Amino acid sequence: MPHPAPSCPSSLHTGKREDDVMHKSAAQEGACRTGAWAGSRSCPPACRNQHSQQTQIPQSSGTQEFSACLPSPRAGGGGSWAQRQDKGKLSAWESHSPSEERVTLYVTVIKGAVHKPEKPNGPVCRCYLYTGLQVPLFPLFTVLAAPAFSGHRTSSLDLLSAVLTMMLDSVTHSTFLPNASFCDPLMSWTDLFSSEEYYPAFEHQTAGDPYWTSVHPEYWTKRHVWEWLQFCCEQYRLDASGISFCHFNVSGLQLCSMTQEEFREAAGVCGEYLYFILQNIRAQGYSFFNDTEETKAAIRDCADSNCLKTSGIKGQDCPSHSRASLQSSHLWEFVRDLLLSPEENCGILEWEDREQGIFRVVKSEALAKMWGQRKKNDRMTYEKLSRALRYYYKTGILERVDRRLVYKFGKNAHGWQEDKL
DNA sequence: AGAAAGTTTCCTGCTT
DNA sequence: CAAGCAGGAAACTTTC
Repeated sequence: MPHPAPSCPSSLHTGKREDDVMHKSAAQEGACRTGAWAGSRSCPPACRNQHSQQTQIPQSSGTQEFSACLPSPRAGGGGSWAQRQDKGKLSAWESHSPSEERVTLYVTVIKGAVHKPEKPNGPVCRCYLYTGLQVPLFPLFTVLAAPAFSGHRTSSLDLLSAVLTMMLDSVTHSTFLPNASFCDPLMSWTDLFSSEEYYPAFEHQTAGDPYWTSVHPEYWTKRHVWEWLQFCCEQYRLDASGISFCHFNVSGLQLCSMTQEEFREAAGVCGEYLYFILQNIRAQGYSFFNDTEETKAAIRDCADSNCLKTSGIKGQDCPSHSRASLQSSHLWEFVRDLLLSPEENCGILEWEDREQGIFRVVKSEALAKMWGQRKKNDRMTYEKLSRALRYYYKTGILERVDRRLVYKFGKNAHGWQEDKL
């Protein structure tokens, strides 16, 4: 890809750019505040109640093996873990079985659900996972914490860790066969965490079972609908927290008969896009996806025409809304989100004065390493990172604190105040 | 294609 | 002396 000739960022030093930054930040802030985080509930009350009654999470799930960060190296059987941050909101974990037959699980944590428990006694962990190449798509499941389980957990991420522990133990103990083209690995999980009524077992995919893109939407199975939904969420970075997946537990024929209003009911603002995408597939076939840029533009137009300024798609212009998943694209947001996420922080940063927004870098090298991982830059150092932080003084994102390793959020930083989260 | 924004890299000088 | 801070300069990457 051709690259523009390097230009001297002279505006950095002129003051003009600072104004621009401030104005843009303010505009973005407004958009973010009303955005994707509002209302993470995605299952209807009846659905949640059912899970509330049925979900039984054993206490002996070994959650202590996880520290604040889920994929910390794990001692004992089951192999080692490595965390990856994939595109968008995807978080991925890899598990290496003792026999070195690699099993890869991709776990998508639906934003919002993990961000904040909706009720003190009932943090909702909604996630769906799909496994690499070896096993078919795993149906989305919903876990509502059992009261006894929620009592001693500090966050729903911990709950998720516990759930994943059991799931992945299931995998590493050969609940399914590595290298099999299909299998039936998930009954134990579904038995534990989901109900047949809401998450019926999919027909197992066989070698002859076509992928959803090779079938007209009207002939999609439920599996195809899920695959399509998953594809849309990832491809267009839809904020899945607003999608009621229960409503999409339908066949292709049923899906195609859903009205735009029903899509909106089922998926909020994302429903508009999903409806738009589906109608385009029905009209144009899968060539609709051929030109990604055109498709994106079309979807943007759809967004504009529907005045959906705070939707999930728009969210990609607003990285700060993805606080819980620490996907912030800007350094200061990354730092802020780290401060606000004890699960991820690992003592790297700590507040000196929470109300004033003063914080201290405790482990400078670890912070640089973490930032480097985020930016896929293994040469990142604290020296370079701190230079970037110092640029924020100009824009009012940070203010100087005349102490080593201590910074303070400035008037143009948002989202760090406790009462404004 | 080109501009803007946001770093990243390198540097010198200074402070703790 | 090492680590960190401050900030100039230029290069680089991504996004629009």
